[in-house]
Amino acid sequence: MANFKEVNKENSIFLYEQIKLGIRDMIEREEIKKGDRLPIEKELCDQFNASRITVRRAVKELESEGIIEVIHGKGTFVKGLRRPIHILDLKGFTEGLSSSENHFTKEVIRKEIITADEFLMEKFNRDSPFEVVKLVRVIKDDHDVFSVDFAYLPYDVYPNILPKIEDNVSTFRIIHDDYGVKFKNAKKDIEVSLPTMEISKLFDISNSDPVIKVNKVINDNNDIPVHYSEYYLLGSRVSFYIDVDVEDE
Amino acid sequence: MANFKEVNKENSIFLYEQIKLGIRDMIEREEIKKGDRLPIEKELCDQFNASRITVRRAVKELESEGIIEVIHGKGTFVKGLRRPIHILDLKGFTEGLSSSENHFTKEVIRKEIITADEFLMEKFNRDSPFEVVKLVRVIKDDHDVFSVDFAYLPYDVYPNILPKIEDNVSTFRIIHDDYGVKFKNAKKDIEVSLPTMEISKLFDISNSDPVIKVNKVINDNNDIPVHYSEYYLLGSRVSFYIDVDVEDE
DNA sequence: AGCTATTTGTCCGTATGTATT
DNA sequence: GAATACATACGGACAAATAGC
Repeated sequence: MANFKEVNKENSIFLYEQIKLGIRDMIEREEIKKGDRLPIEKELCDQFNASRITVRRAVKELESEGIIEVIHGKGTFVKGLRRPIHILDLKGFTEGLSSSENHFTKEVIRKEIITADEFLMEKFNRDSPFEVVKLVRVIKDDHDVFSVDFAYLPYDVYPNILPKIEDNVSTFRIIHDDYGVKFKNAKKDIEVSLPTMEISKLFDISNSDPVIKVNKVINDNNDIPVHYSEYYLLGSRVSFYIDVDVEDE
Repeated sequence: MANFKEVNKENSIFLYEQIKLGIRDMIEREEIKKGDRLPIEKELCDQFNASRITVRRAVKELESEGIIEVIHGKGTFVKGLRRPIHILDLKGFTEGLSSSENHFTKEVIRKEIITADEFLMEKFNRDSPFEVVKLVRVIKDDHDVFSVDFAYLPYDVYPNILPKIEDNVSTFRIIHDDYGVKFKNAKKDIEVSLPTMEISKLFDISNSDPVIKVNKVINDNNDIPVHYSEYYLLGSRVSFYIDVDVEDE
């Protein structure tokens, strides 16, 4: 039987917070794994020595965090913990994720050459139209869509790149190895919103599941933009972290 | 009358995307201001020379971005653009926001001394209980709650700090000026989720409005944690940005 | 309480272009 | 090439919510 952290009634923390910690702890230690069903509410009540109301509150809050999913009539299932992403690991996409526990697959769902519109002209800091390779890719984590990526590469910087782009290859490696382009700096914008229809379909989520949209422009050694991308992450599946040195005189 | 960007039918971009840009542009240039009502759907159709379905799609997507709000029977209203926050401006709360256009009010809604539980003991890197000042504050932006902040300050580091904490004062200034504590570095964790009941009440939002939760530990010059806070931001009201230097050998 | 006008919400059918089979 | 499906886009009709009288 599942071995939950013991709950202490004398503790000042609310009981439902303690239950949340207990369940989260189980998932962190992989005593319950992704896809597994949690014990039914009755069992949770017994294990935590709490009422059904209290257990349900804990479960509901964990669901709103996105780490478990309650399916009416079926049970409560573990969706998995958030993947920590370092904000400064601005390389890719999969690159920012630790490669050891990497059961990701990268899938190219569209690649085409388009003419830059005003929006892209501004992003690439150019004032006349030019050709751009547009890529749409999804990254899956065990069959679940983890990220959707719209990337734009100026064709004059990367001639004949199209055939090189395949499933499960890193565009950054191609850019670096085949074209000798070196990245100097990047500017990122991160915002949170509800998904558009297009995005909710690609992720196969409901339109009330928050998504994180990251816009990124990468400049080369001459401060010329050589990569623009917009990628989406499932809000419930990631967390960002960063260490900051404070200049406090 | 509102002067929208012209829409070009020959353009390759979808009509609804062009309408989105047109409306967003109006808001960015402050031709329609926060709280104002947008032209009714019929007028938008005329101005963009599009059908109601197309206009409605544009409006709906802008609503899911959070910059406008559609109210049945009343109209569509501008909620305002996102406030850009620099990820490294990890000081406060209001500190990170440009002070020029700052109609923020900071309100202390709870201040008390509690005994640290296991969770706080871990955050402050101590192994025995100690007293902590717990603060709950809200920041309002023109009467709308913009941020909710739970801050924890070890009482032994800041003796008798409680009376100093008032509405619209910066705790960072107190810490720095009155206690001489200098910040060396901070660790931030950012995640996105749907609000718990408590948070949705404080923000006065529905439980399907995404919120951003930031956990921050600040260390002093001796690498001792001297400030821990959890604060929430409305996902639809902020964007984060950062410039990164890439070490690309 | 009506009543009416305004405005958004939902649904219908249709046409067109683009993929996919 | 034909058949199918899908997304964009148009026009119309009615329902539902809001506000003012």
